[in-house]
Amino acid sequence: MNDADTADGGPAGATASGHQKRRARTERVVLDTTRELLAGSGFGSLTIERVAERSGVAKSTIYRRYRSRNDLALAVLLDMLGDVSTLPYAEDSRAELTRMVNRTVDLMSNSLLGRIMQGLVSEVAADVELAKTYRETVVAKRVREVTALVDRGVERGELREGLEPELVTDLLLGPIYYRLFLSGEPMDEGFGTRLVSTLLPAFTP
Amino acid sequence: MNDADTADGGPAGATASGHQKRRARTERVVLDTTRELLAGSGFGSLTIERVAERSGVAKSTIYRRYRSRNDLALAVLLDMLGDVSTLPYAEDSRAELTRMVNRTVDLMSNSLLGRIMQGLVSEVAADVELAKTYRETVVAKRVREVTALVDRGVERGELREGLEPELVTDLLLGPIYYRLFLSGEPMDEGFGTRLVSTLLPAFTP
Amino acid sequence: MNDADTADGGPAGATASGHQKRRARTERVVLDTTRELLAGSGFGSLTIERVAERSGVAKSTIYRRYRSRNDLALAVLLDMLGDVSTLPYAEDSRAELTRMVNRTVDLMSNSLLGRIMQGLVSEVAADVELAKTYRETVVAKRVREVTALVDRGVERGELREGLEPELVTDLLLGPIYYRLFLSGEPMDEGFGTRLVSTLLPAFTP
Amino acid sequence: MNDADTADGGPAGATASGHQKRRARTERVVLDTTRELLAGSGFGSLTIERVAERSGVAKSTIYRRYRSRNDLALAVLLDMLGDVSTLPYAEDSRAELTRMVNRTVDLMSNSLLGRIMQGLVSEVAADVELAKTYRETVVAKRVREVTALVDRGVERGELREGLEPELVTDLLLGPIYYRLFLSGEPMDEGFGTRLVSTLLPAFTP
DNA sequence: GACTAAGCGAGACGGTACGTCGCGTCTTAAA
DNA sequence: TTTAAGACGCGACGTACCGTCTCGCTTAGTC
Repeated sequence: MNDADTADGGPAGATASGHQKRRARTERVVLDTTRELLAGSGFGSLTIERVAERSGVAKSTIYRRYRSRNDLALAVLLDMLGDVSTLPYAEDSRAELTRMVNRTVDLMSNSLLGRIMQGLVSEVAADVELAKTYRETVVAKRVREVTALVDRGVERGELREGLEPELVTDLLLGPIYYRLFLSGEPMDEGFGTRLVSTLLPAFTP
Repeated sequence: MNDADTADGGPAGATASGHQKRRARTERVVLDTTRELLAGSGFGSLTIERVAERSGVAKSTIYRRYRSRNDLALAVLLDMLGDVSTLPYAEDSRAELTRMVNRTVDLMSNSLLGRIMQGLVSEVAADVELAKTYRETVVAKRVREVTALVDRGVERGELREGLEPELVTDLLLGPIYYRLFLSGEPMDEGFGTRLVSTLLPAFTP
Repeated sequence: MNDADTADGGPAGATASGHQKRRARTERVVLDTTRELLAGSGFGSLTIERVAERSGVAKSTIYRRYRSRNDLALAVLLDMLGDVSTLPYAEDSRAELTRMVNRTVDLMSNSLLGRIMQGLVSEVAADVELAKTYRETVVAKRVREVTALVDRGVERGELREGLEPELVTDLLLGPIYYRLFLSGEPMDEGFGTRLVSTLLPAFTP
Repeated sequence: MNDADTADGGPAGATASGHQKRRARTERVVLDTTRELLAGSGFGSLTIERVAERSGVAKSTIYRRYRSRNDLALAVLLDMLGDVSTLPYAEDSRAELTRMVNRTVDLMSNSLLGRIMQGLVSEVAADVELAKTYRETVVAKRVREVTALVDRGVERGELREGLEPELVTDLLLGPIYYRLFLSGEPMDEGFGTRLVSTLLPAFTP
């Protein structure tokens, strides 16, 4: 079949057969409809049946792409995260950390992403396949960002050496998700800032 | 409904009628069966139908007590946590923190509780009722423990003043749950110890 | 124990223990409540559960007397029919027949009895026990009345000899129940009168 | 619902798509199984659950077609009546009437139809929808037959003018159903013949 | 004037069937 | 080739009543 299927950005654009356009259009409609449903009544009432009905795409077509509603929801999540870039570059490490944390706090408390995460977390935690995908894309990306941030800080002499990037990520994001998932404590910008302020002594030389 | 029922501390308290004994026995059987099912094939295949079948308790009886499988799972969780006491008293704050964190790490990675949490977290995050119950029992308890721990530390001069107990709790538990739910990074005793070691400078004067 | 309990018709009437008063009171309450329910939402929603709830009589007490809701409904029916006397005496046979038919038409179309009959007819038709009771009380009574009516008519020379009372009963009542149960054609006084007028030539010498 | 479905005699009628074939096959299996169950243990133990189990057709599929067990039973009844034609043509009116009555007596006392009618009559009497269907198909058909029979009789000078077809139908069928439902008197061929003999003077000029 | 036993209320329970929802598979016909 | 349409088997849902059972309280009439 067509290997270029997923990487069709090439110059030989003529290969983009009509079938593929159709595919792409269908995919967009499905993802958008799913996003609307998630925004509307939450993850609990996300149903392949409903997505099919509202989008006009046949159920069987959806199943051809996504093996389950979790798969579909994860696709939406990744689709949304595709737009997100954390860009934490700033004058000093405290600013970078604050920016990164506040960015995440904002995403999780004010956008649809928070609700999706709440609905999806159990599936990610339990479903091995989903977990793998999530880790390879989202988690790994975050760790890379933090690694870069730490490296810059160390270079500048603002952060101490020997910090494990994974542990630092845990400390930066763990509290946010803990509030989002379990404690229910409110999250605002003040929270992010206090979090970094409290943590900083643990990271400085 | 039966206020006099539970608050029968009065002199005529011996009235623990046969109905209540039966209730209690039934409840035990249901909780135990549910626990077994959760241990066996995970939260995803927890089904009221199956609990009924295996326990010999009728479906209707189960529904009389628990409004949904989430409610039931939460009951099991609380039932299990009932046995757990964190008792973090130790010679110094570092030891207390380490003990507390390692205790939680152990619970979450080696006992059934971890799997239950993974399966339940989405429901707790999404269902208002469930969330309320969870917070009022589990979360609040943890915050109380941390508050006491911090107070002791401050008194001894080992911890700095002005620490928010909620934030400290976030920092102690957030990383653990982040690994349990999302990052999938392994957790062992070393992890807990490193976590506390890294954090400690953030808490000391 | 008291064997006379059920067969207390004996002369030693003093055995009518106070317990029986209680029984009687309970029975009245149950029958009345059942009647109300039947009048309210029809036979389909007659439920022992509801009778118990509304009457304040315990379910177990009801079951002690009536083995099923059909039994109960039949009891109500017989209780109501107890009040009914057809008294068809009149100056001539036509008048007697008309009176009897119109009386039945009225009962079936304007009182609660019609609805009860509609709801109960399937049970009477199918349940052997119920059928037996119904026939021995209601049907037999009707046949007796018709027999007397026919005898009088023959004596007066108004009706021909050789009429089978059962067949005459069929012809008088069959059309009424056929409309009540199946055809749904309206029934008013005119119907009864026309019915008798049409039938009369079949009965006269 | 599906008018085009049954009345597809049009020129493009070849469109009996595979879906419809499947539907039809399923419908047959369901109706047959239901008929067997009714024959076996009577209307009281007719259960959608059992029909599904024995027929291999899923419960949901059955519910897609029939809203209740009554609906289903009625469908069976109509299905069976579809085969029945009363064809009362004969040399004279007495013969026609006798043939019609005996035919009905036979159906009701010797075939499954009698039992089904016994079980269904309460539902037909009480459920407005069911009643409508029953009347528009079965009752109306009977009245049409009787109307034709009466017209022929009047033309031949064998029956008097002014007979209401509805009333005549009541008189012919009412007694049969009265015995079937309530009185429990036995029905044989003699019964039908006597019935007509008794009635005839009421219909002749 | 306390005692005894029938009648009763309360209600927990195991069970059956209900009617609904969504799943994931499959077949067909049109684009 | 891909899709829309949709029938289908399936499994679980949560509900409503069923009929049974056990438990103590009430309530007469008896001793």
